Amino acid sequence: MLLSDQAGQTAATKIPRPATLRESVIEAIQELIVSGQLKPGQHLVESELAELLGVSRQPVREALQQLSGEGWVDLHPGQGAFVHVPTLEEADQLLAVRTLLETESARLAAGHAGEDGVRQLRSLCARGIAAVQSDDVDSAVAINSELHALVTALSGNAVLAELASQVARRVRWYHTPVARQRGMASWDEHTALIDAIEAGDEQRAAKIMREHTEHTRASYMEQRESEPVEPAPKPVRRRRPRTPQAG
Amino acid sequence: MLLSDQAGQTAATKIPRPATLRESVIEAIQELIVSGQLKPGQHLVESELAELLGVSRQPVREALQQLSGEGWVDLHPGQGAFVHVPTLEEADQLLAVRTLLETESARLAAGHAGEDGVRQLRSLCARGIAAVQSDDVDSAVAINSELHALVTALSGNAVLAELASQVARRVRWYHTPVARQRGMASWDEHTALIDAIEAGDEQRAAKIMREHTEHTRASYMEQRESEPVEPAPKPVRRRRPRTPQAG
DNA sequence: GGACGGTATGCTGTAGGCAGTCGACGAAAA
DNA sequence: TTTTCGTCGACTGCCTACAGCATACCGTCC
Repeated sequence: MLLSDQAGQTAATKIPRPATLRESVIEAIQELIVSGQLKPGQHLVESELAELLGVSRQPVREALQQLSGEGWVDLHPGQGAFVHVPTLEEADQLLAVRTLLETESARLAAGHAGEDGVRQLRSLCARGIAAVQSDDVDSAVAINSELHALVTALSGNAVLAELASQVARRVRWYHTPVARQRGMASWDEHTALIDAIEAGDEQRAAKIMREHTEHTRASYMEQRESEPVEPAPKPVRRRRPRTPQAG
Repeated sequence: MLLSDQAGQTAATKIPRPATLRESVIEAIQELIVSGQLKPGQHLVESELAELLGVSRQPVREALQQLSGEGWVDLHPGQGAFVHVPTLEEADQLLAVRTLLETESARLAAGHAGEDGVRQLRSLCARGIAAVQSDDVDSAVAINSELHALVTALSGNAVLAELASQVARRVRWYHTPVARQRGMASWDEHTALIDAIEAGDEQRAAKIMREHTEHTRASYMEQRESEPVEPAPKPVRRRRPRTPQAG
């Protein structure tokens, strides 16, 4: 028996190699942004982040550039990186794009997904419902993302899945704070969606997904409209008060 | 009159600052890939590119990472960067995604575009037709891209436009070699599309755009099916023959 | 009192350098 | 002859250092 054959059967074919610093830094900064420790519009000084994370500036720079490509930070040449300021308009547009991509994914998934795929969907859905029932919002949001990602994967269009994944990551940033609101209704829709996919009914799957994501969008917009967004001072390079610590 | 007011009226509000080396390198490498000087699967050695472009490794590294995010190169941790190998299947999927994004853009554009937008569209279309008639394929392809980009911009959804632009750039890589085939028919469809947008007929605009991009896709697939794709040796790190130049 | 120019400071952009790691090649063993 | 292990070379990933620049501060002039 060849090793490759054996490896193909195990779940973890790749040993968890110590990721590059760059990847670790990317995740760390994402976490800092999502958790609110880095506020929208804030100037991200490379050297400070480097010191904070215990690495040099190089991996930080590379991480910031990748995060810029994914819409997390804005890069102003010669000035540096600033945490992206999410506007209501942009969130609306982003959620509209998500609706578009995921609706198409659902349609394709209904045509492509096999028994195995449906089984995985059901499993995820069950876990999601359990999470909601035990009021575990973080898990519910995570499983929600997994479920949507799986639908796009089952579409059979890798490019579409990749794009949808990119959009979903950004959506999640906006979505997490308001996720508590939707709760159980969302998972009823998931169940109906899986039914449609299993039945191979492309029209119905697409319709359900469209309405589902539109519900999320409406829910988000509703919640955001109520809270007044502070005008957010123009993203200006912060200047450290001159040597405040050295007496 | 304030300076800012005056600047807002001019076309070029920003003086052409010397772009960062990273951006220049990105464009240079893209050009090298599109033009075929860098072949699919080829190992891109940072130091070689740096020397070739006359810069240090750092901007090259950053450029490669951004290009990786856009699908031009594949980054294998610890091994380096390789020019992405476009497969027939991936091209099909990419073109399908483009159809999706641009169809929606056309629909929205029909609802949003004003007189000014339509005027710009007509202008571009005229230039495109002129290019085709004078057999200037390069210009025709470029103007084609501009036209599609303008339609997405007129959709009023910046996120959608940005995504469509990303996809279009990749499509252009696949598309350029086979663009000669479609010629004039493509521009008749453009004209019909603009008519629909001007009339504000969302359904018709969407329908025309869908058929238009599907035509392009069919044309591409047809042409590619005929040419046998060489198996492309697995992307392995090239080993430089030991000191070949030092005589 | 307000505008303007000089100066200082800290940040970004880029270059150079070092250690770790991966792949290829070659010798030795089965 | 085929397989396995050791060695070598080259490249990547990361750190450090330096130059240029943009901004903020502050004194001076109108």
